[in-house]
Amino acid sequence: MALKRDFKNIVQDGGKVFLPSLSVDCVIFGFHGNELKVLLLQMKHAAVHGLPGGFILKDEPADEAVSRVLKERTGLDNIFLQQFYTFGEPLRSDKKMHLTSMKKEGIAIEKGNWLLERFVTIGYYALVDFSQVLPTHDELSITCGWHPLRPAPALMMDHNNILNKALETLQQQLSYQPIGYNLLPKKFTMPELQKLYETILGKPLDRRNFQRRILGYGIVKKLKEVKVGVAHKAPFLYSFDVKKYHEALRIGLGGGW
Amino acid sequence: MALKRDFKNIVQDGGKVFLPSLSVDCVIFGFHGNELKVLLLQMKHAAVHGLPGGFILKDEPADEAVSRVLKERTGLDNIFLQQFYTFGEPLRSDKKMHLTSMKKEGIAIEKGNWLLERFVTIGYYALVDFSQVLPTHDELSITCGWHPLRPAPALMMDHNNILNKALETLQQQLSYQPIGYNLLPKKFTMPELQKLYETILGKPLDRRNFQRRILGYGIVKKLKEVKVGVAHKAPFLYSFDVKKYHEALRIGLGGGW
DNA sequence: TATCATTGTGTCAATCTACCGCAACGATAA
DNA sequence: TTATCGTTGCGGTAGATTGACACAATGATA
Repeated sequence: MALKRDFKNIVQDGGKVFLPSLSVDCVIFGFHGNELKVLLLQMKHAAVHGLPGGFILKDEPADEAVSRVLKERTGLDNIFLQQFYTFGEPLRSDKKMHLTSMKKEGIAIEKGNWLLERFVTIGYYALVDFSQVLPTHDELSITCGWHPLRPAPALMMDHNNILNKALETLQQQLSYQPIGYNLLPKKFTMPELQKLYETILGKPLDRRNFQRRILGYGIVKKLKEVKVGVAHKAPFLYSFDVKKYHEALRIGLGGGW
Repeated sequence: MALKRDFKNIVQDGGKVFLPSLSVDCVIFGFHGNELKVLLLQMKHAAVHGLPGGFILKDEPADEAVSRVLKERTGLDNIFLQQFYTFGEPLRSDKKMHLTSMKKEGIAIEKGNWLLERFVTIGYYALVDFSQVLPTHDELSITCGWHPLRPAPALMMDHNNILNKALETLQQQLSYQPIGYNLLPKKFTMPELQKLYETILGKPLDRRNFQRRILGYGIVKKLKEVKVGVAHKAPFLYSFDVKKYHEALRIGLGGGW
């Protein structure tokens, strides 16, 4: 029971190694079966799910703390990460829930324990290649897996709120930033890219105009191959022009003024 | 010396009333003389300026902490506030600076004092009506006043970084959100609104196209008055259609997909 | 009364968007 | 083997939007 021992340490000594009153939570988006999915933990002691999250080591950058959590839950390094909001409501965390969990875990937790304080959480979203992820649950959960976004399952505390805000941010960023490099495999088809956009936005787009616009941005290159082993007409494969993609990330797609 | 006594209390007992390791910093934008300005404190013990900031009470929403700080520095309530980023680098705060300040203030500060810990800061920007602000400095500064953005003065710690990020966010938001209601007086002219946009973006816009676009959004109403006492042709006055303005804040200006 | 800076307004061409059509293709069914 | 069918590649048009531009009206100042 290494997990349990680890966790006991966190409960009892976390106050010494982590920044107090601060946590990070992560909305991990993946794309599969023409659907946008989110990686969730099935909690052990309540019939709810939760976002992967964790704490920040005393001398660790917040971004790195998130990378650490992400590595633990997905097995991946170098994930595309975007901080989107910090949730600072006093009543957002649920002390009672923690108390109950600890009790059921058989871990002593005293009044004044650092975990019973109010927590402000920094929200990040991550975009990952679905097929590369190896979901791994943590000490307080029994499974880790992909879930649909519409409708999203019931989440603990204010996690539904966090999830919604993440999605909203993602949708807005779609207007002035390229997206897809982190969600799709190296080679992809135009219909796949379109489906991704459609799923994030939750509405259909015109095939031809979509292609015109995307190609106009110059962030994807048409390859000389077509997708094989597919029913119907074989679509061409594309890949991102990494240089132009990153330039577009920097200066935007020119939608504004 | 009420200020000093207050501050001594904060140094010595702040750890009991504030959330540890967390602060808020605020970039307050105002518009005056066809320029975008930012409200800065001139620090007492170093030849630098600083952003107004503060700490979060143990049971206070983060947003409210910012409102409190804003009220103290500007005298204003109900300011437009937007959280834009949380800065979580371990080395962003400067312990030595605090030590020096306290020493020069003649306030005892021991090793292990809560102010010497690492701080993560939540960045907000505020848009205010320049003419309504009564700048008021705090215990660690000697003046509070408006400063130009280009170039911005040298700021302490990572405050230049925070300021830049705020401006960048503001520029992006301009593309898909209405702006101006909080920066301009109730009645304003079209050229004034345009100058505001131009200043934020840092580039000139076409007069006629600007007007067409703004009117197209339907967020401003033309009044039946013209500005009086001005040289040259008197421009019409406009005011925001508050209802449509807020609707546009909610659903955006429709620039995207 | 003339001058001048600034504002209000209209127009045209280029571009973009919504919408539609059809041939090519390849797996599947007959 | 051939016909069918769903999907893709490619193209085009009418209408709306955007960008570039010119000129008359106004009112303080010279």
